[in-house]
Amino acid sequence: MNSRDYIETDERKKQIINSAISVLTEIGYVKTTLSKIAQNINISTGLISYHFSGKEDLMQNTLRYLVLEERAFIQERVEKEKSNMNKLITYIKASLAYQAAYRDNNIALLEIVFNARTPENIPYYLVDIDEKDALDDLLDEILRNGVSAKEFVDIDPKVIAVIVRGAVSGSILKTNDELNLEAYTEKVIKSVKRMVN
Amino acid sequence: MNSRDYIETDERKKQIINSAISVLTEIGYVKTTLSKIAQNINISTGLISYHFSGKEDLMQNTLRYLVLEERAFIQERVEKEKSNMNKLITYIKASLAYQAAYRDNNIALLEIVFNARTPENIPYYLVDIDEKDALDDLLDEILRNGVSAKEFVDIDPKVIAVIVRGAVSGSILKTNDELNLEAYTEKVIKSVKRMVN
Amino acid sequence: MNSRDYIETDERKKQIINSAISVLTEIGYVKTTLSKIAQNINISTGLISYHFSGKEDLMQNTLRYLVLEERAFIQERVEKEKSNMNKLITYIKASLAYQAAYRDNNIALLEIVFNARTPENIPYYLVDIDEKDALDDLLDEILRNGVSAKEFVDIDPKVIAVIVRGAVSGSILKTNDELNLEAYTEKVIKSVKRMVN
Amino acid sequence: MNSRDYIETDERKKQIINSAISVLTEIGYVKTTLSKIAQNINISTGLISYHFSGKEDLMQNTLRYLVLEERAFIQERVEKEKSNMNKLITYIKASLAYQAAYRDNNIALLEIVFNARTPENIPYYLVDIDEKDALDDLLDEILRNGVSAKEFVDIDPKVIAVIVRGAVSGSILKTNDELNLEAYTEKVIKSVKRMVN
DNA sequence: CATGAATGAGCATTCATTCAT
DNA sequence: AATGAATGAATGCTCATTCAT
Repeated sequence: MNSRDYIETDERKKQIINSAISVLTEIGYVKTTLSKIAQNINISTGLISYHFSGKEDLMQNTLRYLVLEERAFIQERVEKEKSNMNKLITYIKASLAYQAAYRDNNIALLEIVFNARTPENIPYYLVDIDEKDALDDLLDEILRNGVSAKEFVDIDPKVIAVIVRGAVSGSILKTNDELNLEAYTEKVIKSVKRMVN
Repeated sequence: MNSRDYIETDERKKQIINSAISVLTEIGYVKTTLSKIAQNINISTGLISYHFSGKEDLMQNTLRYLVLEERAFIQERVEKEKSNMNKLITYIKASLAYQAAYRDNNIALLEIVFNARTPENIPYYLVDIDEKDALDDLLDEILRNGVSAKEFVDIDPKVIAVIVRGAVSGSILKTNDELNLEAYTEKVIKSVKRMVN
Repeated sequence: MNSRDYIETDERKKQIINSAISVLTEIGYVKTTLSKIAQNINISTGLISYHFSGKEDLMQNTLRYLVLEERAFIQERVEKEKSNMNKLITYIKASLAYQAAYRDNNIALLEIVFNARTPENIPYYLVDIDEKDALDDLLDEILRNGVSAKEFVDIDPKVIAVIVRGAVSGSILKTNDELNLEAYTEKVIKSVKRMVN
Repeated sequence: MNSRDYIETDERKKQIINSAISVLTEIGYVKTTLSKIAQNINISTGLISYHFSGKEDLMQNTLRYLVLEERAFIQERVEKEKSNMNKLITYIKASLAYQAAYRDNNIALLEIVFNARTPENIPYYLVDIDEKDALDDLLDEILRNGVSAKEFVDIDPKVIAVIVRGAVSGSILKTNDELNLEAYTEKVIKSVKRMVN
């Protein structure tokens, strides 16, 4: 950048968040520094401090962005379905499809969730924070409604939710070569059906 | 420590690893430093460098210790069972019991797995490393044997393994107040039974 | 420094190099540290790292600066002379005069040359590096030309060069009180004349 | 060393000094540490501290050893000669021969002389110390006697001594491939003869 | 809005030295 | 005479943040 390029705050913030995502994915939270995020898009480190109140603030905003993206992707598909069973199946399909299609986003999200901590020093992965819960809420609702409507057998929605979320998260760690995505998706759905039917 | 306390290498190493676990649990990987680990047990930072070749080496040894502890706990209980179904049930029970009983160990393990990287910069959570796989192997074996012996229906052991591991890991994030351990255990077992029967 | 003093990069770099020279002269290479160089001019250690990529880089830049200073001083005087004999005499005079006038520079240069090593771990004093050879080249040329032009007897320029450089370097070690500079200069010139005539 | 080997102080000291020489030659003064010197001969670092009062003391003893070795070599040859001219020629021949034959010793000596400092912080290369002057004294004497006996023309012995010493030291830096030792020796002797005749 | 010079705290690591055994 | 556990100070370096321009 030889002649200074001034761009609007909102756009600059998005640009910085995207840079953060790509740096997080590439080198991980520990080695991610503000100056690397800045270099990556040819801006000065100071500019990040100008737009975000600190590293923590940037990470929180990045996390929020990532969760909203993922939720939008899944929710859009789930809402098209009528029955709770189809919603549940679609939830699983969409979740796994998202993980495969936006792998970088998921890595970045993991890096933040398992590293960032609240000001009170509680890790994000142990605390209920708005940024994280959007997806759990959606699943919880499907399961609760399914049980109420007797579409599902009498299961504890919370427990099933944990299991389903685990099956989804687990895929990231394994769906390289060991597990083929489509086959994995089918098998998970089959197993989940057995649990709720 | 004004007058020096000399203890044997092996004992000192264990002491340092235990200090690392408690510091990791308390403040997380990012903020964990050698000097904090040292202060925690009133030794000099240099002594850690004397016993471990560096921070990475200490973290790797800590991870190995944690995994071996957990596996010993679970394996001991699983081996007492005869049928693969009982082994599976016991695996789940023991896993959840361990997570509840040694919460610090599990937090520390998570902190390392989601932060440490191989020299080639690949995160531990994406790569197969000896330190990590001991537990997956045990579960895989139970499931494979169960399928071979027709104790379980024709499921893909790898997929079920991911689901079960997910249900176990997920408990850490939720079994505070929301989920009661014993109830959670029962419900997970019930659901898993439905999947494999 | 309570209120920050901002100065331009080039000036700051010169300032740091000069501080390095004075610290090297005072306490020697081994004890010279970045923080002492920084304290000496009331700046933070980090600022040195900001301007130079590391201690090695600073030392190399300091060496280059010292050699260029010395060569400029000598070359300026040598170039005014026509005959190779007068050039040779002037080379010796100027070299010895420089050593006396800028003693600190010469001590600093010695400290670097006899301590710094290439990345392949070869000492500067055993290897041909651009930073060092500028002065040798000048002398070599005078001697070669003098032999070609039959101004000098048939000597090996390389050997005479080593002897002359030795006589110059040796002066640093002795011209305190034992040897008076002017007398020493005259005597060296007389002896060198005998060698080349 | 599994079973402790006790050896006598004097022999142990020699062994440590020889280890110091080889380590100094290989990695240079700056990177030479007591533990590397110890490892090199499979003893503990503490043992060096037991035999020498500190790093400085070890370096001083190593320097003394090196200078005495060199002087013995040269003196032995010089003493066989009768005339001062032959003594001078032999001095040069022996000096250069020694440098070629015991290159490691000379590198180590340079490393110490240009790095070690007296407790008053004066570099060895700027100060008159017994350890160093033995060789200068020998040369001075030859030159003084030669002048007194009218074997040499009326030169200043001190100045010629500096030049001769410079020609010798300079050889270390150049006699790799550029300068062939024997040819170099002949040429230096020829030039020195012209100076004193 | 944007830069980049500057700070200061903190970190992993190295090292000479001490000392109980 | 010899070891090796242990210290504590020091070092080069990194980094989030500040701020004059």
